[in-house]
Amino acid sequence: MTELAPIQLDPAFPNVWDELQYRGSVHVSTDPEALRFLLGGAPITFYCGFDPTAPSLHLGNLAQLIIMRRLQLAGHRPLALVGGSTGLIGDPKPTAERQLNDRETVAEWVTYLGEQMLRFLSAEGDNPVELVNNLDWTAPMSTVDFLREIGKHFRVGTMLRKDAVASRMESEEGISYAEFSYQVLQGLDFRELFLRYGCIMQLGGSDQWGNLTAGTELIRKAEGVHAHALGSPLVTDADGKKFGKSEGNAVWLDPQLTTPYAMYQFWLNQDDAIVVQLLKTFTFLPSSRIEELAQATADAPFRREAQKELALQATSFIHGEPATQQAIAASHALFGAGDLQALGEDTLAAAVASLDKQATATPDAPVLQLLQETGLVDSLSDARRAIAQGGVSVNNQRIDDPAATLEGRLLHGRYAVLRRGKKTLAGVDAGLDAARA
RNA sequence: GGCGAGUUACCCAAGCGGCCAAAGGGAUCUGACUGUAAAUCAGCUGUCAUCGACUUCGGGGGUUCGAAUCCCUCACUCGCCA
Repeated sequence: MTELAPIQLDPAFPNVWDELQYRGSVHVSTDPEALRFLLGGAPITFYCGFDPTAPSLHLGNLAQLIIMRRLQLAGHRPLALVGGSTGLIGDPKPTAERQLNDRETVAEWVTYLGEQMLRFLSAEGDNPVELVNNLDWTAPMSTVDFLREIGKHFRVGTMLRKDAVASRMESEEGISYAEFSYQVLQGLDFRELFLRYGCIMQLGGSDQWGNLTAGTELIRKAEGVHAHALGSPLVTDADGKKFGKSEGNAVWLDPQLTTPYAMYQFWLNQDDAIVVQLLKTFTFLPSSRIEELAQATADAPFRREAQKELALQATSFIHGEPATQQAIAASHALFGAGDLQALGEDTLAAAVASLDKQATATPDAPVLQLLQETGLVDSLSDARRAIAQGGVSVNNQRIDDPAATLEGRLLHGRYAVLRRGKKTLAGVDAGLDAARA
């Protein structure tokens, strides 16, 4: 039950298209019947791109990467594109104009994203992944060439009707010419990859639909070929809010930014209402196993079997099994019976170290201050509020005195687990060697 | 280029000389109830702090005993006209 699922397709589906349907990975597509035929046949080349808007990909991107991997497992050849040029312009968000990042930063992120993508796709066999960067063909192109060869194929009326543009036109903020042109750039990419690699399909989130079809239309007009696009549903949490990356609480694929422990906890805490969908989207578990887990959730929701399985499978896919096992061990230790006293020093030290909020301290450091240093609260005022509300504990003992210190509360003479609320934890090491601060 | 409207805390949005650290809603966070779930109910949500003090309402400058509120100016956004 807690075995790692092999990275493979579900044999229950002879055609990968049907598996994608089962997993709810197709929201819109250019032509379902043609795609089913295409994907069930000889290997094709397809691509999916990510813009460097951050130093790491996040869970929303992972959904695409997993679809790419499934297609690759079916024998098709993936091109992993990083948006070295499009990242300099910015895909229009429905709400607001993007802030431009400087070129050096974007270039740096391009390398990070590239490395990251390669970790999730296979470089082996007849259809190894290939990494491409759209800056390579965009940078040398002159403005006149761009307008004549590409711009001439685009109708402004059509461009204005794309959702991303239309919603911005209606908003107070409007839209800059740069972001308005984004769809043209993405269309250009698809055509370029078609010409260079014979790439005939592009994947993306359904919010990218306008950009995806910009490419298929350009290829049709300029090359007379019908290329395809597949828009996958945006993964949302139970409230319908975007999953993986929103303000503040992004879950990153880079373990430096989101520790495996935090990642594991993230999956473990998913609602019953969406856990089955998440299993379909983010794991390689066969449908038979997913149906079992769906039943388990219905029958005995309090056991949270589906969440546990999801957390294990997804975290392992991202960070590998050893890191995941450590995260599980830490979770058991920190959320176990609550008796941290009983833990051996090694186990405790590892659990404390795995938390993504950390601080070192002297053995008599005030709790108030540690709350802030660990990032558990934003300010001392916030820390006072949290304590006043009864939401702070040290080693599972509630703190109600704002002036409390670590004195007499350390485990094994040097560790403390700070908890805010039920599940926000930070580790404190007050060991002598670490206490210089 | 001309005219008009606008820029308030995480988001939406009131306020239009003192009673404004700034209504209301959403969202986050905390507590209760639970299953490290959801829903529900309650509380909190500028900073520092013992009363209390201090910094906020696009930027800068001014008027006034006193400004988010009035004036000038700059920036940005939207609309209409050229």
